[in-house]
Amino acid sequence: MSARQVTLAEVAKQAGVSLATASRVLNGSTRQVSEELSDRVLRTAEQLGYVPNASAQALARNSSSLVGLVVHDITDPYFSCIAAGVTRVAEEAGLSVVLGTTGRRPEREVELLSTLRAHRARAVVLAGSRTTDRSAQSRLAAEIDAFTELGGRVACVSQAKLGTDTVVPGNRAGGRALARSLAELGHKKFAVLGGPSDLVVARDRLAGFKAGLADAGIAPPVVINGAFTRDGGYEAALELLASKSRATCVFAVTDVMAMGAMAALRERGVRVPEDMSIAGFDDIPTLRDTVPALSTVRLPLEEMGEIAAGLVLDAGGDEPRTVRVAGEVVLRASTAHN
Amino acid sequence: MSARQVTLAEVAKQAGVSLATASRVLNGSTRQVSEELSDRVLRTAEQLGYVPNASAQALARNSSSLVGLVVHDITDPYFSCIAAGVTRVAEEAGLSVVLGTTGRRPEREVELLSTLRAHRARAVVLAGSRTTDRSAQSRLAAEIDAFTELGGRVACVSQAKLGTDTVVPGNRAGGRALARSLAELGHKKFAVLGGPSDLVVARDRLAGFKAGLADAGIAPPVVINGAFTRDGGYEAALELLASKSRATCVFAVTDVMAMGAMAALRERGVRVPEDMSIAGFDDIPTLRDTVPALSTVRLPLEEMGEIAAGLVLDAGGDEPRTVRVAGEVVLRASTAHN
DNA sequence: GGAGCGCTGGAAAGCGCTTTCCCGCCACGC
DNA sequence: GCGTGGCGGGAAAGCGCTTTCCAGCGCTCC
Repeated sequence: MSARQVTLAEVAKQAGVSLATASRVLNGSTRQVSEELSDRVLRTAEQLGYVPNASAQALARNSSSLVGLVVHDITDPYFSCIAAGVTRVAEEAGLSVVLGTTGRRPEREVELLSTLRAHRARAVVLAGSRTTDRSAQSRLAAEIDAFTELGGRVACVSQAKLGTDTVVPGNRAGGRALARSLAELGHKKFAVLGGPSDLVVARDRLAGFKAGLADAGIAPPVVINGAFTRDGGYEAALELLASKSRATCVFAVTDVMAMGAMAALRERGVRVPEDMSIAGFDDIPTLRDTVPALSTVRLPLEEMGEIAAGLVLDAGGDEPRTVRVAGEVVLRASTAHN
Repeated sequence: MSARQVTLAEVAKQAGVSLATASRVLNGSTRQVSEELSDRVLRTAEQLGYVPNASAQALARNSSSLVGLVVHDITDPYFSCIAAGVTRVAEEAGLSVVLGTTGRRPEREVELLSTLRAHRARAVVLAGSRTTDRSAQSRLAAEIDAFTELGGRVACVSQAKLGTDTVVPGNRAGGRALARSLAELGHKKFAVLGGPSDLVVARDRLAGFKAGLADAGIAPPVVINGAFTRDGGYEAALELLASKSRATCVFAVTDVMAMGAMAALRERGVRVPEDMSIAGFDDIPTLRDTVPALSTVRLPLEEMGEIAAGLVLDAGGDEPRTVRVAGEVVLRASTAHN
């Protein structure tokens, strides 16, 4: 069992060349090696089934081939889509993605970053949404600094004032545009299932939505906060119904929450969209086949992951770059005229 | 920029102890260190912001803290659920998960395994379903051997005759039980959207389903093959409709395919379940709120991921272990009496 | 009282690779 | 003919850590 690994030294010896030459052949250094030796090395490597030891390489080169990806919950389609984009780009660049999940605990994010630093990951994409908790923010910022000090790059998806490269979805603008579109359908009274009040993404979408309503001269919506999950949407919707609100249209700040909300409405005999219109945000691909089809703001999630990975992988200048990604309002069957 | 990292040597020097002592303090070796020195080391490490270099540790210890996870498509909820289970267990064990996606290309699986071998990952979970392609299988088997030779462990989720630890979902049994349940609803003519004909998972579910129908004395179903995706289900359903089959009940071998199929039926004005009953397989959590609610065979996907990670992480004997996981038929609104 | 033992601390030899530095060789220009 | 420079090859010095081995110390036990 556990046969000793084949080392470069063995390959070199077997091929009758020095360690240096073997190394040069097997990893395209700047130095030339004569075709004869090169061939011999390649052949013996092949024959012995040589695979370089990534740890040793990382150590010697002082840079690894790892890219970090930190998400809250890989089960959430929002994150899995972003993850798909990130992994595609990373794998094309010959890098390996190490996936960390925080379960929405900010301190976990810091831990993961520290682990990634230990691995000397060359870059990290932080896909989780930020909170407004100052102390968590500052600890995270400190970790990010430590990470970049070591020469690693960091990019965030979603709003983040952390001095890193960032992919910023148009949360505010999207919320606003959505509100206007819904107002055009004739709705006058709105409710928002707003997620946790300390989550930047949720706040932005809500703020945008409010602004959009204001644009249309409509009174501010009832806002019900809750968890940023399917169950959060479900609970919030129940609460809304219990509150006897007169709203005819509900905006859930994510599609996933909207799904939960629709389930709650259905259980209570509230028809969508006849009795209540409902809209979400994200346009999760997996959820596009639901009935009634969900009105939402489409975000190119996979592309966002690709962009983030792109930012973080090509060195770029020192200036933190920001790429804005627009959301597009998509009205479907879950919202009706009023 | 890129301030040199803090090394163990610096910590040791600063604390006025030897490298050996510092190392022993900072990673719980078997050796005792006096409280005084230990404290001093801990304090200076803290103060300097020391983070061990994982590559160096891996090299010196000849074992890394990486666990591989190979899936076809992280966007597919089937895989993201399994991934959640694997990452949870791995992170609890203090290990990092490196995620690889194959895009359903068998050769990519081999590449990823080789990369993982380069990283000396201590274990790998292969979550993608196997094909019946002999040559791909044998190349994969060779890679797996090479990997285990180095002392790494491998576990597969789903059927696999590769001599590794395996988590085997009850695909056959589940398909069979589902067929019986549907037969009890009074259906006499069935169709199956069977996925790719060379995918073991798909074949098993289909075979089980056929057996179940046979148990109930019902004629074999029409089988339409297609891609193992939402679109595959959509296309297959269209094909089914075009074929003028008399089937009153369709079994799609995955929930995701069933979603696609339902979309196709809806577009063609076929009502579910009034005109056509439909059932899936997996019971994807994200899809549970769809209307009509999908009848399916529930698999504890996250738990399967946890089990696989568990198998692969606790050393175990040499005997490849197999854990069987039963599917449970869940009849919901998408299937009606006939 | 000395041999033997257990215990703590340090020196140093690796782990497998990259890369610098040096050496010998050849082609070239004066 | 000799200095120069370029080029292909090898020796060896690390990269940051772990771990073996040894030294020294304070005990206990004949």
